[in-house]
Amino acid sequence: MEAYNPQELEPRWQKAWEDANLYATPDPRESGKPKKYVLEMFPYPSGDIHMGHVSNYTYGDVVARYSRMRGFDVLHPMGWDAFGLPAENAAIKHHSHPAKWTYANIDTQKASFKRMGFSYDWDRTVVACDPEYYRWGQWIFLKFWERGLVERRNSPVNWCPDCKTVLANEQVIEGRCWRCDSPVEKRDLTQWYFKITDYAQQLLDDLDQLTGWPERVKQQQANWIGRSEGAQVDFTLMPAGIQDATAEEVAAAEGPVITVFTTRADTLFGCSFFVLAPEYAGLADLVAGMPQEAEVMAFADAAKKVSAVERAQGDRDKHGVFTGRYVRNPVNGELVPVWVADYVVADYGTGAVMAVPCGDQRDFEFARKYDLPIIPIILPEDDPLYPHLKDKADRVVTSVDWPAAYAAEGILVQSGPYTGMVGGKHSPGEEAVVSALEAAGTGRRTVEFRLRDWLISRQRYWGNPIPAVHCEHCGVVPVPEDQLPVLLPEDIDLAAGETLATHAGFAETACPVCGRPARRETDTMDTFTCSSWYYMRYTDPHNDAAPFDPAKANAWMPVDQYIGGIEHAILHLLYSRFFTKVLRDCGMLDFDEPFTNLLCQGMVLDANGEVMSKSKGNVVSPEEMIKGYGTDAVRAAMLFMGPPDKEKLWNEDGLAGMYKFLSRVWRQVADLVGTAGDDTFYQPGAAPEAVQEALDTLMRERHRVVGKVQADIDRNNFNTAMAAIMELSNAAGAYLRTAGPAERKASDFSRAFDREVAEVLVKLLAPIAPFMTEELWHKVLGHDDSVHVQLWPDFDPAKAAASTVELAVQVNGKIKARITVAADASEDEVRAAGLAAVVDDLKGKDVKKAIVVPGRLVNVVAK
RNA sequence: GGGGGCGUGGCGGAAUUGGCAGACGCAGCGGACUUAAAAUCCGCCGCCGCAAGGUAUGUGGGUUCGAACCCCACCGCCCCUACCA
Repeated sequence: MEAYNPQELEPRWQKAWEDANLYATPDPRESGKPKKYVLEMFPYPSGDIHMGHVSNYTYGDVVARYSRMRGFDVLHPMGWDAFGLPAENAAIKHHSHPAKWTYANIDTQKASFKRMGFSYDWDRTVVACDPEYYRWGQWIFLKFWERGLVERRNSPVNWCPDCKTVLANEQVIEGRCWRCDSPVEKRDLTQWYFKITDYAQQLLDDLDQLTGWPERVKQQQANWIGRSEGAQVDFTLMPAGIQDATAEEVAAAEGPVITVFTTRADTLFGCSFFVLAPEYAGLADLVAGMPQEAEVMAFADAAKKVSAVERAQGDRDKHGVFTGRYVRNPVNGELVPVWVADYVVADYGTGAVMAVPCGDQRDFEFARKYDLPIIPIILPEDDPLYPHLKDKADRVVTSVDWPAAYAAEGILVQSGPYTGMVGGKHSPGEEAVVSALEAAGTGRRTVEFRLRDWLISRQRYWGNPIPAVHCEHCGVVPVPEDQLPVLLPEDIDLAAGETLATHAGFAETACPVCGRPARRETDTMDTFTCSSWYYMRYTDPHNDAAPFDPAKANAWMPVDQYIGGIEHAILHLLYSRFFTKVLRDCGMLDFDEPFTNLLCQGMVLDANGEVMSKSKGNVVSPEEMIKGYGTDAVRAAMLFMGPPDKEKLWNEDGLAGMYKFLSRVWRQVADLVGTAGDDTFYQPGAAPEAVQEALDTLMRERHRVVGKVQADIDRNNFNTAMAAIMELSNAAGAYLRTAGPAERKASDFSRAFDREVAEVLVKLLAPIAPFMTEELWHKVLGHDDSVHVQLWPDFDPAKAAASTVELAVQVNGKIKARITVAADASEDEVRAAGLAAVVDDLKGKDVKKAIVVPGRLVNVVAK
């Protein structure tokens, strides 16, 4: 047997598998086998692959290969998320076309994936910038439009000055662009939206279905959707100068309604001021002609210019200015001064809030700063003020000097008819106030979501064109289905600053409704629209009549195991869930959620726990690692490094150790099989005692380890699966050592069993180290077909059990002795043996009881 | 501020979810083979102790026959989110 030489055998098998089309996808509707759709998030073709790709795709490949061996029909495809800004930037830099850069990188990555031995069905590749794919993205856009889920509207949006495009809310991280980290600006622009908020409740509710998702991802999505139950309360804007009016005049005054959203309607009696966001739409009208007009408008303009980054990082100091106007509080008719302040966000609720400084910390800080009253209307019972205000329905204390607001549950005081009730979020007090408001017509129960509609238009070339036409006569109209795809023009000089909007020819078109000259929409769609449905296209990638055949999609979907980075906890995963629900409502899918089980892999860091980056010069190249140790060792080392969802500190020592382990298995398999001549079966008792014992141990390990590896891979515990395989190898080593070649050859005890162990070892490693095991399977074990089409080895739990077990004997929880008992000994026998083993420790003590934990220990309780 | 998670040898990590803490590996130490080295193989390897033994899962309490695991408080670290009314 030759030495293990991955550099020689790996490329050879890579080619053989490709020639044999070994990983072609079967059709589960024909085979009758259960299906398993194993999917890893498709990569962005930014260059060659890095260690993060190695880890992510190795996990997926192990699951896919293992699932095939377990008898599943497996769909395991790969493609590229190929639209996006980096390609455009590269094109500008190199005076080239984004497609050139993109496809060159795809070729590079594809070659690397093949070298990694990933078992993809390359016939099902989806490339997002291919018109054969993106035309169906446009088609889906039209379906959304038909269903009223597409909207074009003007509002303040996030603008990245560096990427020169708008961004979705989800793409702004701490006030910065998710891609280039530039501070994001607010601009008023007319943009295209997908109305994901129509699905907010479903997206929240259906999280409960996702039992195979990490809790933290579900929690993040729930927080992002941000459901909040509360009430709208109508305040009436009073005519200017109302502050000089009598109480009767105030009560009779009329004016427009300004509605606020609140979760604490119970605190309405403590409302001492009222705040509008600087962006509040009616602000200019509200202060028009007032002495404060100039000051207010100047303040609002300045506040709007404060960047999101400053807001996120700044000192949180709140600023505001009085408008000179008042609103009337619907519960008590009081006049409440209206302020404008920068701590109220424009696009949540109504952009106006009632301020209750005694119950809300933000309002409290603002009141302190501008010397506004802090009316105590809710107190804990142990508050020193409570005895004084208890049962006082009318206001006797107008302001307090607290250190902070009291936001928790408490007893309402100075609150008219609600005095004495329990107040707080979802409290009886809140219920009562909202009911009264509803009866009076000045308020209503409502639910607010934090989730905003998905802004999908981008002012960039390298994306999927929005299929719409602007016609002077017909308005904005969709491009008819039979005119799809709207193709990206290839002749564009991005380096010269050309865009779709300035491109000669692209925008010129005829209105599909009236036929008159019209202008084509020149925005493209967010790349996240491409990644929101690619996994469905894989089920039917060559369909030229529809994005996919629903029958095929429903046969393969949902994805059984999805694997990717945690950075998509909100973005991609939320959008994909949204797309799935809409396509379901279009009648194209018969399930609610696209991804049944989700594995979020942890980052691969360098040996010091630092993120790998070019600037730090600590990037580990997969190619170098493969050159040194072979693909199989790289894959196995990655799996063995730790739990897949945790961070992994890559160090080459571990890789070298794995190479040694694979080499040892290589030799062991040859050693074992070198003695296997005929089909003589293992005969208990036929071997000399020591050999027999080693053989018995090995046989138990063979069964135990198969069960363990299976259970571990089923739970994605690849690291412990790897450890278990090492244990089997260690047992095989001990056996081979005990029974030397001559001894084993001469005896009739176990040649068939030697071979069985060799095959089990090879099969257990096959999903992890596909190349080496294939070589062994053919060259050493003498098979003609591939190890990767074999069934997973069986195991018998009964054969994994030893005839005797060692138990610990504790006295009062401390281990004092060990006993060996028959595995099938009764509880009484075990108890007796345990007590006998610790008689010395029990001298002078009174035995209360002895607890027997079968297979584990005996604990004697004694005083 | 809100939410989630984590804390175990020199290191990566195990512990079937309340039952012998440290599996498996890396590093280290000792040995065999070798003229020598590499490779390979064997043994040791939490801490204190010559040993018997004691003591150990961030700290302090609690529940339990029994706690790395459950509860309370504290300390430390990581991630997400953020003036969301």
